[in-house]
Amino acid sequence: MPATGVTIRDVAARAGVSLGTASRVLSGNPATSPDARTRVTEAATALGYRPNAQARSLRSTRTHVLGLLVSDVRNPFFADIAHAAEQAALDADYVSLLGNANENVEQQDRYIETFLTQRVDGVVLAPQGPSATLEMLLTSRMPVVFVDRKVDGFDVASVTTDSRHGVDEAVAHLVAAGHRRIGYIGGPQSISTGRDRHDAFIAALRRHDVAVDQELITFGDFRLASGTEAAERLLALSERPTALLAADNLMAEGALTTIRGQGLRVGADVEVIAFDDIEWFEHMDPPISVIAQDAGAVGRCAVELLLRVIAGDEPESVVLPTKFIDRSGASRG
Amino acid sequence: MPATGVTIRDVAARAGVSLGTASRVLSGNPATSPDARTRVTEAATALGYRPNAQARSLRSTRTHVLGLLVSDVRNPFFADIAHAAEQAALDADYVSLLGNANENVEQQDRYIETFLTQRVDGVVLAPQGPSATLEMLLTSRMPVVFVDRKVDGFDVASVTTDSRHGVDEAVAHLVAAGHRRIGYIGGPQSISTGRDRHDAFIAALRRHDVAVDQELITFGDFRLASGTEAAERLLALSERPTALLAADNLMAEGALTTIRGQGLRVGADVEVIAFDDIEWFEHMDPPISVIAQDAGAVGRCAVELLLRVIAGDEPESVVLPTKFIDRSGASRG
DNA sequence: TTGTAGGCGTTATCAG
DNA sequence: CTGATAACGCCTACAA
Repeated sequence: MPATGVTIRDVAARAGVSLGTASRVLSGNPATSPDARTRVTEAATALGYRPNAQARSLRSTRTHVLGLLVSDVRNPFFADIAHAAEQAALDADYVSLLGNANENVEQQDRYIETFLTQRVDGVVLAPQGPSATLEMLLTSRMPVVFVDRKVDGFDVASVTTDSRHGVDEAVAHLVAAGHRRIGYIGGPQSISTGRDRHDAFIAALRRHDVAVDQELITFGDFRLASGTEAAERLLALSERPTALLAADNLMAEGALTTIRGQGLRVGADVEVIAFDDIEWFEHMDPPISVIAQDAGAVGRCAVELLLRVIAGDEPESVVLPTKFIDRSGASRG
Repeated sequence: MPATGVTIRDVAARAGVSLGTASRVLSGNPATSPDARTRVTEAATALGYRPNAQARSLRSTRTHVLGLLVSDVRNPFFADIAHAAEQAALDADYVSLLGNANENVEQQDRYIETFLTQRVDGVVLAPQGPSATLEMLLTSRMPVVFVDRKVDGFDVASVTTDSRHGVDEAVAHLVAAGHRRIGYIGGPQSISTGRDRHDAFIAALRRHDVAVDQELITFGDFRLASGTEAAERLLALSERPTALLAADNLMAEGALTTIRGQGLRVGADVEVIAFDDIEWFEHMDPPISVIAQDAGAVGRCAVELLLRVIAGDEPESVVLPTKFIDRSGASRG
């Protein structure tokens, strides 16, 4: 029983009914006789009939496909989002086209084009930055929800997290532990997440009466290598910072490597706090304290919003909280 | 310039040519006059025309979509595969529908059904196990390539890795370092990867004249919790193993947590070797030695094979090598 | 309740 | 080289 090539006509023929009747039965139209129902369904399973989604959506103008465009699924944070979004989509009978933009506007644009020609029903997008293509997408009536980041000047429903609470707690914790020189490894200021976290950090320093020292503020690109480099610069300062705060998990990972490479002990010599509660941080030695955001919730929520946009709603953007998770006490079992 | 609703007829009308000519120009058919070419392309961009992939593939019976079904993108190993596969697909002008089976045959089957009705051009699949649906997929003429795992009795092109070399090197390393009691945390024996790695481990022990002690052999389900449990059992043995070998990265992570939770030092008290070269292992303290397989190569290769199957080829299955990466010297900087 | 027919947007065939 | 025209597989008025 091959699943390809057999059309609804074949089913109708085998069931001895017309094409219309077969279609009605298969699409659950109540205007069908019990007799027709049994004969058609029987014929369908016998032939291994499988509706052609292309043909169906050509008529209905709905594909039941969502586009999911993230930076890179190899980043555990986005992997969590992608997994949650995919599962939420599946629950609502949607499948997800996955795109990795690789922190690259051109690949983002390529996928936007593709999603458009594929006629996906909506797009969940972690924008890499503004572009003519992105602008075109947003003016195209295509339902879109931003995740993780926003882009200035684009009025789109989004799911983001509020860095302030988590960052403030983290800084409070460090200050309470006696830290005064806290190195910051930030993300690109062209990305909203990068800006927000930086602003939250500065605000927290002020709130806790710590002088803002520009030489302690560095910026990377949210990728690993930039974290190792930033940490190298920070640790080379004449007066070394006693703690490091990294604006995402990858740069934190890079910083950890630098610290260890220089023979320093994480926790004892240099405290480290990372954004993103990646599973691995908890299982490292010592465990790494984090500013946690619930990536799964972010992904699920994004799909929820998107489904509402698709339904014609205009949902409010959602801002999920962050919280500081202190693991400094749990060090070296 | 909305990107939706405008069809090729509109383009033709605006360009003052027939529908056929517009189609030919837009699909690069050489049988077109320069004049027609310029007018049509101009009209197309002016109107923001975007071909409808549904309609196109309804005619051409090719969707330029691949199905990519893995266990869970949150597992870094599969994230690497998914990323590489997606990029390779993109290079060949395909997009990828992502499915997470969650180590669950029913979700696997659900996605198989979906891929079929979506008429994807081919499927890259990390099979969760045999099922009637999987069998149906394989008899359906749908091009399929297995990644990472195989299923007995199914003759499908696959990309897997050969555990033997890496495992043998790892065991050799341990034996040379004086280890005789090596605990093994294996995967499910229902999955080919689980079986192969177990067999490779036993063979390696024999080859290196180490007695096979069944109490040192445990099995998990390739997920984290099962790794912590297995490690607990192993470390509770009256004569504790001095080294642990885990058959995937998640179970290794669990084992590491157990070891540390018991106040033992990784490396010094219990040596740990993990399958899968996850980035984090390299940056842990101490770095974890691994039996590495190139997940990116696996993903790329799978798509390559799949494209050849789609093209009508019958490519040979590919077995990529594994290799042991010793990081024990690099401990505690 | 059922059958027939038109059309969704494309591509491909066939005359001109 | 171009213009009609017929599918592709499905859904859905419209008639019967």
